[in-house]
Amino acid sequence: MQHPCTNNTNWRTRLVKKKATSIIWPGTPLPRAFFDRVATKVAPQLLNKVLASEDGRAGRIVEVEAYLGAIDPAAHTYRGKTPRNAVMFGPPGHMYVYFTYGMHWCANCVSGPEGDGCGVLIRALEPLHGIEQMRAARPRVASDRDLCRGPARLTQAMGINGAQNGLDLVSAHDGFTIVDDGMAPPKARAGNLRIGISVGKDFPWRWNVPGNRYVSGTTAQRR
DNA sequence: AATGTGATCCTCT
DNA sequence: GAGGATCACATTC
Repeated sequence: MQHPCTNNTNWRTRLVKKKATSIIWPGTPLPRAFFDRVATKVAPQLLNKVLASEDGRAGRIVEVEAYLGAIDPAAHTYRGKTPRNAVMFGPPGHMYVYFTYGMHWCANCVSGPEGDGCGVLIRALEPLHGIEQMRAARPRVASDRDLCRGPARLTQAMGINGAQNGLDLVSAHDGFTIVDDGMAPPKARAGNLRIGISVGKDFPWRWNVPGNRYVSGTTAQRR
């Protein structure tokens, strides 16, 4: 059966209804215009920003990957709009959450003009706040280093799943948002090759915070 | 640190 | 019906 939140026509009306009290982490919400640029420009600028939940969990974004719609064979949107990827074709600044490998959820923020199907996959967070809740959400993990070190790990730690598909990360009224707490992105540097894909491997569209111990992948993949 | 394997089910062809 | 924007654990170096 199709997950209700991936239903093309209903995804907007099926969002979490509860009114946000406040997003705990202090910082400035990113403006809509921040996301309204090509994903390869947005992605590295997203490093060192903070993904925060209204329930108190928050983590600094230390690794991202860009996916560029119609020109990118590794993008879910490469072959056009489907119920699953509909959110990515929607307005920038929303969260596209997908299910993969039969058991994992991953989160992107839609970036670029509406209709282009582009986005940025959040690949790793440095836990900042609500760490006890993250541990509770991932009871089998021994080291705090592994709480959010990987795209499916961080969604589990933050409590993100299909129910959050389509949330508006800009409004700060949907329970999750991305804020700027004053830390600048790392100095510009060339992107790494992307991980975990079978096509489109040649595009250097993965960026991380150099030297940060919460970045995913092997040493060779981190550089 | 690198490699191999099993888990598990949705999505589109 | 095939494969996937992955993780956890075991093994080996």
